Amino acid sequence: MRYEVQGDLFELQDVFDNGQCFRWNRNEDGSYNGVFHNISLNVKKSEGKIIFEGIAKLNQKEFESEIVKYFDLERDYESYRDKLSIVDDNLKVATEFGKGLRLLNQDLFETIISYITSANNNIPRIKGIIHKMCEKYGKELEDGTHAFPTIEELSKAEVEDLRALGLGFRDKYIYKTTRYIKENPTFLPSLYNMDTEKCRKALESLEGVGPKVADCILLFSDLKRMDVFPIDVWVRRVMNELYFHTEEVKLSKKEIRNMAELKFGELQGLAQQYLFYWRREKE
DNA sequence: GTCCAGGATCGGA
DNA sequence: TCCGATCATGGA
Repeated sequence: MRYEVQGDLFELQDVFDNGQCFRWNRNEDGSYNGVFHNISLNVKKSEGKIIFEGIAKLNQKEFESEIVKYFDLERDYESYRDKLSIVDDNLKVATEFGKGLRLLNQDLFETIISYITSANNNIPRIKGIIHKMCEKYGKELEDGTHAFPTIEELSKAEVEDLRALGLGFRDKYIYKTTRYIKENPTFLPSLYNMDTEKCRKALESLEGVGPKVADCILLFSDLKRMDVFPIDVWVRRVMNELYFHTEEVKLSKKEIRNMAELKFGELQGLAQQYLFYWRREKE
């Protein structure tokens, strides 16, 4: 299956390597391969087009609408960049750097498990663990890749099985959270109808989900809330450098959040991602 | 050997 | 409400 869109809708590297996703890998020819929703996809740029080629048990129309949704193609990121770039010179630089960035609408369960895995961990290792998790528990697709495990599939894993993937102390969190979601089938669907505050609290009731992970789930899944501000070491670092000019250990999350609200308002989640990506690539 | 990574949880002040 | 200790793992 194949689908083409205009080439200026996004840049591959800015989308896949900004830290929001863990299942996309760059090939030698500069294209990327990844899997979402039982779709195994290759994405490349050629002659001013973005070309999606993949394997999926869908008709053409469904295939296209899955891509439009996942890559958030209906949102106008150019207008977002315009709004943020006039905030100050910092955002002008960061949005220019990450010009081709988009926030994916990733599967909610996958995003929850992935970001529980991310706690006190680094991105290459997170990717490795999730890869192994998919290989072991996810359904194999026609081309030999694996889908992310469903709730049912992952709930078959025992704690020690999860530990064997390299999850460390996060094994219990994933075990308990998966079982809770399995035993409460209305939990995930109900999140879509909540305002952001309620939704965050509901997510934080899950084992292994604290404030930072909850914000990432809200921002990077198909819940897609922009009015959140995930704070990790990099965001703390960049916010300190740009807006506080003080010892970063002294800054409370409250202070950073208040500053983000003040500066970026309802687009603070997106602003956070431009800043994170810019600061991290600069290192 | 130490330090670090898209932190959360727990117990105690 | 807010601290500090603790929690696995692997790469630098």
